[in-house]
Amino acid sequence: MPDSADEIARHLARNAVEALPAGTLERQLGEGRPLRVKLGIDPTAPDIHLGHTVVLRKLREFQDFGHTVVLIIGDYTARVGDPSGRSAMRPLLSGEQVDANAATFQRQAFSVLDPERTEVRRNSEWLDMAMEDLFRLARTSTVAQILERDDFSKRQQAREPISILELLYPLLQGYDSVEVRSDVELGGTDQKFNILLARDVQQAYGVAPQSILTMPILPGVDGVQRMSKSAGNYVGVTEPPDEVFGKLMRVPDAAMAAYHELLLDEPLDTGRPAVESKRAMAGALTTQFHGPDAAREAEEHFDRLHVRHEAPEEIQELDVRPGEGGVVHLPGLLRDAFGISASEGRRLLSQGGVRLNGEVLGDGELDLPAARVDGAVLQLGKRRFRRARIS
RNA sequence: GGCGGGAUGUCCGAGUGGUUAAAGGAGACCGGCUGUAAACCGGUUGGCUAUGCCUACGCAGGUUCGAAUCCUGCUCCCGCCA
Repeated sequence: MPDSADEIARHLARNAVEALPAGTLERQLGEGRPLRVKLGIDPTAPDIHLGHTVVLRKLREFQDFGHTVVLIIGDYTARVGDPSGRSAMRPLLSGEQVDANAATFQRQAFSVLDPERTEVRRNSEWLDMAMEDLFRLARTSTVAQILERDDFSKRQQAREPISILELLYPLLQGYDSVEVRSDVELGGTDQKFNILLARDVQQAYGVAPQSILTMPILPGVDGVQRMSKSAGNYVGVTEPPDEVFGKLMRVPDAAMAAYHELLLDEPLDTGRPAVESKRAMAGALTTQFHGPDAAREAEEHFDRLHVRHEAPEEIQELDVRPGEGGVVHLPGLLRDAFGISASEGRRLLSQGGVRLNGEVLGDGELDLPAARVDGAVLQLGKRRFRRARIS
């Protein structure tokens, strides 16, 4: 392990996009005291996904060098909604929802962080402030300064609405840094503006300004957009092993390098066949969150379903009630089995997307005798299965 | 406060009285090819036991044989002026 401040700084800044202001982190490390490293997360969605873990893993490295992580659960700011990278206003969340999310979030963050060296704070502790205090905070920056931010100026140009509440958001986040006396703040590159602005806010309150470290944004499993719950391209850390493994196998090759560097801390071996690297990566990450046994089973499950194209070991059962004359109406069956509409079921039937015991069903026969359906495996597309049981 | 522009399906976006369940694109889904990758090709994409019926173009009314399209009121958004 490196020991000089410079070496440690270089180690910690590995994979980071920027460490600002230049040389500051080195100087701070040189002081030899445990640094307070801040990360703020708004619990707008309940689950932590791999995208979050990029920054969490970096925090963990700080911890391993003896520094303290201050994890701020933005239970108060979540009600404002960070407009970063957004082209529209976020919907407001209810207090209860935020609370529930915050609890899960915190628990999940410890799948990466060391609880012994983590201080968890909620920003409702200090942001629920008097109007007078808000005035003081609001004076620390100007409209022009805030509008500098990329997404604000874009929205401004596109004539899209920006609420004053949103304008206030960066200041609130900055005030968190004042309260927790952060020495360093981490965030994705999309957070650069907010984190930098926090320095100004800290100085306005007579607190030493933090240094900042921005991390690359992990692409989602679509390989295009950033990983996020709303884009539906995420892998949650609490998802079942089969899901984790399966989703990771779907990551496009182009995103593999990013996944290797940011999640496994190793460069992608370009000489190795892509499938092999992908399998290894899916296995390693599944192991990280579920252990080696679960990872092995997940891989086995994957092979069974997708390489050998067999039905899974366990298939969820579905109670079927036959209609008049003991026939089962297929569109209705598909609706009950897979949560699609009956009309959609008809379309899929006509496209050959539905199988019964491995046999493709045509759209010629929409009704089947109950006896033929009982105990049979109904398959939709390549990976959705149900076993029918006549009740 | 005054004037003007706008709101269309998951999203973007065409459509200004009649084959318009609504062009086109994106996304998603099914199929083909494959490595459940990408790219590519074909198809589908409101609901409904369905040669038909119902619901849909911000909301509520109205005109008309017929309205996403015309009229009135309302809500929300954007811009300009003050």
